[in-house]
Amino acid sequence: MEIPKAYEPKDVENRWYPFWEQGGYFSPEHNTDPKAKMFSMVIPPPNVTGYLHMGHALNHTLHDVQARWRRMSGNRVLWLPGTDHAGIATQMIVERQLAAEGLKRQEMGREKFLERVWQWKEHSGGTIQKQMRVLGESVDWSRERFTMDEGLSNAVKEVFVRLYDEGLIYRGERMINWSPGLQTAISDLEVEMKPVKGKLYHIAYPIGRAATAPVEGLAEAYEAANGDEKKSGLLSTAAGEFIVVATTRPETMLGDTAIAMNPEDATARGRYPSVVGKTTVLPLVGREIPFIQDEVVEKDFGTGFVKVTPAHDPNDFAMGKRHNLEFLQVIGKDARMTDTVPEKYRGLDRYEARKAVVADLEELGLLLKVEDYTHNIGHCQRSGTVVEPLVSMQWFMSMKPLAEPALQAVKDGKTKFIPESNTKIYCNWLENIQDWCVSRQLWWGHRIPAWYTADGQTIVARSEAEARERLAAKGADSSIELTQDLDVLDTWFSSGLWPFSTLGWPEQTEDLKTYYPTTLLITAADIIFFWVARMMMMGLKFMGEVPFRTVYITALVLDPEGQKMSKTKGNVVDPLEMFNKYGTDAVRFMLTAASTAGVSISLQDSKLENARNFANKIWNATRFVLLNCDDVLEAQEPIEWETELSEPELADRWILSRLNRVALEVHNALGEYRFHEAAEELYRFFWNDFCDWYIELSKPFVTAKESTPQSLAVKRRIIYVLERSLRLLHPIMPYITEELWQRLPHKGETICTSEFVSHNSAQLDGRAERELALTIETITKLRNIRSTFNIAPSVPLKASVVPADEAARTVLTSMSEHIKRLARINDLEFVESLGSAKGSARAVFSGAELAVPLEGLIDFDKERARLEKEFGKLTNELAGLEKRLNNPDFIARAAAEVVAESKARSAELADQIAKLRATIDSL
RNA sequence: GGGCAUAUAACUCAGCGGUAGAGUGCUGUCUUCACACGGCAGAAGUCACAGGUUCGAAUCCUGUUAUGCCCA
Repeated sequence: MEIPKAYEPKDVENRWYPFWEQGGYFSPEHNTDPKAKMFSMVIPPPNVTGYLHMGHALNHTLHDVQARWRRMSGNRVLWLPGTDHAGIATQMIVERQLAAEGLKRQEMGREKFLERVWQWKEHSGGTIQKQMRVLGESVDWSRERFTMDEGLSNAVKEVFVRLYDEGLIYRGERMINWSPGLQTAISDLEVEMKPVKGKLYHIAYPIGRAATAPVEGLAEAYEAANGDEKKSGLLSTAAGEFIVVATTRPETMLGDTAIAMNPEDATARGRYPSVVGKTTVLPLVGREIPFIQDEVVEKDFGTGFVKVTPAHDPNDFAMGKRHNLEFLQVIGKDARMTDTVPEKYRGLDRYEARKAVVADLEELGLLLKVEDYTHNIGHCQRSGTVVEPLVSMQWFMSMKPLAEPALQAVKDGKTKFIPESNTKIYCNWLENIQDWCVSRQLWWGHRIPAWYTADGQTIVARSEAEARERLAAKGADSSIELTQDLDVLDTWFSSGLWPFSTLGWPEQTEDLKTYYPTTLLITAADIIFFWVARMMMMGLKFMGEVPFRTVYITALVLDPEGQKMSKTKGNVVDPLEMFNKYGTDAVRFMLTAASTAGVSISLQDSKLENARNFANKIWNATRFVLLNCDDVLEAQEPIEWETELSEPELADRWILSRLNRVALEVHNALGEYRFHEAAEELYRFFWNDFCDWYIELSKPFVTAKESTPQSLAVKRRIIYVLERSLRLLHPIMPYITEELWQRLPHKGETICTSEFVSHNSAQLDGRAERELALTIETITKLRNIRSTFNIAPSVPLKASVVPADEAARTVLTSMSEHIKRLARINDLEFVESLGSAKGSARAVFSGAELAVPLEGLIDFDKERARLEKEFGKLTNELAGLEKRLNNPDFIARAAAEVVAESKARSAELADQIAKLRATIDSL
C-alpha cells in the first residue's frame, strides 16, 4: 500500500467534504431512530457578503465538534446555517462602489439601488459558505437561511405588527443617536464611547440682563474667586452679576433653554439661593432663560451650574421633559447649525460653529477659562463619526416588558451561560435597559410595515392590502392614498428572531416543533446584548420558551503577541492561510485545545506546529499499522476485541482500559463544554499511551515475519484500538480521521455517522493500569542510567532487579522480554538482594531496586551525586509528610483516606530512603 | 467612576483545598525497519504581593499591584 511518509492535509481535505455533503450525512433525517434525542443549534449568521475570520474559525470549530460528537452519539442533530443581510455594512460597501463610479444612491433611486445590492449579494455572497465547507462544518445546507428570505421577512413583519398592536412598538419624537456619517439613527449599542482630548470652556452668563458690550476683567475676577478650594459659579463685578457654566460643547449654548443647579444649592445653606427666581440671558443669542433645580445636577462638578440644551444631550433632554423646557434644535442631521440660531452661525459645521462661538464669547469677555479636558465621546461604531444626539421621529421598541421574562428565564436557570460570569453581564444590561430605536434611515433591510395617510394617520400592517383592511375596519375610506414608511429596521431586529424564524415561524412547522428550543448557542461575548439578549426576549415573547438551553461564550482570538487583531494594526490572521499552512484539522485541534472557558487564545506558531505534528503522528501510527498488518486487513471486516486467538496480555488489558477511560473522559468533557480537556485527553492517550507504549510493546508481534495466532491477535487488537481512537478524534479532526478510517476495517459508509466510542466500565482495569505503570517506570529507570552515563545504545548491558514484593515480581517477570527490548538490556536477572553498589549504577523506586553493572564505564562521583540528589528529594518529601502526620489535628480532622494515603506514602518513602542510603554508603 | 476576567517553568497555557503539569524552547543523545512534523533521557517554578480561613492554600476569603475586556 502506498502511503506518504508525512501527512499532506491538502491531498486529503479536498476529497471528503463533497462526499459528506452528497451523502446527506449532516441532515437530521439521516438519523432514522425514532427514539433519538434531539440536538439543535443555529449558527450565528455571518454577514452575507463577508468572509471567515479567526473568530468564526474558533466559533465554528466548537459548533462542529459538538455537532459531530452528538451525531456520532446517536442524537438527531440539526445544525442550521445561514447569513445575515447586515444592513449598514452591506449598504456602505455598495455605496462605496457607487462612489467609485461617480454615482450616489440618492440619484439612482431606491429601487435601482436595491437591485445593485442584490447583485452584489449574489456576486460576493457565498464566500462564507465555501469557507465553511473548507473548515469541514457539518451543517445541514438544505436548511440554509438568509435574513431577507421571504419566510424570515414575513416573520419580521409579523413580529412588528404584533408588537405594535400590543403597544410595545411605537413611533415618537425622542432623543436618538444620530450618525452624521451614515445619515441614520443608530441604537445605543452602536455607539462606542472613546476618550477624546478636548477643552472645557468656562462661560459667563449675565444675570437678568443681556451682555452686549464687552466686559472687562471678568476672567481675572473668576480666577481670583476660584482659588485652590473654593468653587463658585457666581461672579459679582462692577459690570453686574454673572453665573458661570463649564461645557465641552460651547456651540450647543445656542440651544440652551435653562440653567440647572442641584436643589440643595438653591437653599439658604447652599451656594446660590440668590439666583432663585431670576433669569439669565444667553450671550450671543439674547434669549432669556430660567434657573431650574434638578437632582441630577452634581453639586461637586464644575461650578454647580449646568447649561441645559434639551435637544442635544440625553440628560438635558430628560430635564427638559421634567421641567417643560423648550426644545430647540440648533444642529441638524447634516451636523450643521440650523436656522434656529442667530444668522451668523447658520449653516456652519458643528466644529466651525464651536470656534465661532468661542471667539465671539472671548470678544465679549465672557470666556473665562479654557482647560484641557479628556472625556468620553460617543462615536458611531460603523462610520467612526462623532454621534450627534438629536430629537427625531423614530420607531422604538419598549424593552422593559420584554426584558423582564428574559431576565427571569436566566435567573431561573432555563438558559445557562458558560462561562458563568457572563450571566451577570447579561443581567446587568437587561436590568438597565432602555427602549430600542429600531428604525434606520437606510434602504437595505426590512422595510418598516407602516403606512401613512395624507391626513397623518399611521397604519401598521403586514401588507398594504392589510393596511387598507385595517383602515376600513376603522370606518375610514380604504381607497385613499397610502405611503409606506421609508425606513428599514435595524438588522438585529431580524437577527433576534433567528432561532425560530429559520425554523419556519410564523408557520407552525414540523421543524419548529421539533428543534425549538435549540440546545446550544455558541457565540462571542461582543454580541451578548446585540443578539443573545434580543433572541431571548423575542423567543420568550413569541414562542413562550427560551431559544436555547445553553449559551457558550467563546474566547477572543488574539495575535501571537496577545494583541487584539485589527485591520488598522495590520495583525489580522486569515484562517484560510492558516489552514493551508498547517492543515485544517491541525487548526481545529489547536483551537479546541486552547478553548478554556473565559481565557483568550493567542495564535502562537508553536501551538499550531504542535497540532500539525499531532496530525502527523496520527498519520504515521496508522501508516505503521497499514504497512504491517496486511494479513488482518485483507479481510476488511469490522474488528472486535480479540480474545479467541490468544489471551490478552497486560499491555492489551492496559490499552483497552485506557481507551475506555479516555472515551468516558472525552464524553464528560464535551458534555460540559470543556473542549480543551477533551482535546488534551485524546492527545495524551494517542501519543503517550498508544504510540509511545502500546505500539512499541506490540512491535515484536506486529513486525514478526511469520503469522502466528498470537501475532494475528495482537494485530487485530491494535487495529481495534486505532479504529476507535480515530472515532474519538473525529469530532475535532474530521478529515484525517475519515481518510484513515476508510483505510481500516470499519462498519458503515462514513466515520461521521459511525458510533462514538461509549465507554464500557467492564473494560476499565485499574490493576492493569498500575501494573503497566510499574513496567514503564522500570524501563524508564534503566534508560535513565544509560542516558546519564552516556552509554551508546549499541553497548550491551546487564541488569539485576529486586522487585519490592511478590506482586511486582510477577509483573516484572512476565514483562521481562519487553523490558529487555525497550531498555536495551540483554541480561535481566531477578535476585533477592543487590549487595554492595560498588561497580554498578543503581535505581530505587517504589516498585523495585535496580542495579546495572558498569565497572569501568562510569564515574562514581557522578553516580554518588545523582543518588544523593534523589535521596535529598525523597527526604524532603518525607519530612513534609511526617510533619503532617505528627500533627494531631491532621489525624483528627483530615479525611480518613488522606491520612491513610499519607501513612502509606510515608512508609514507602522511608523504605526507599533506607535502601538508597544503604546503596550510597556501599559505593 | 462601576463591573468582570487574568497573574503558575524562558514563552504560551492546564490544574482550582492534600506540597506542581503540558506544549514550545533549552541540555544531552540516537538518523534502530510508522513518524527528525521523530525516539530516548534530563534541567528548569518561594504558583504576582500582603493578610486571613483551614489540620493543610497555587487552589477559598479580604486587600494591594499589574494587565486586558465590558459598561457609564
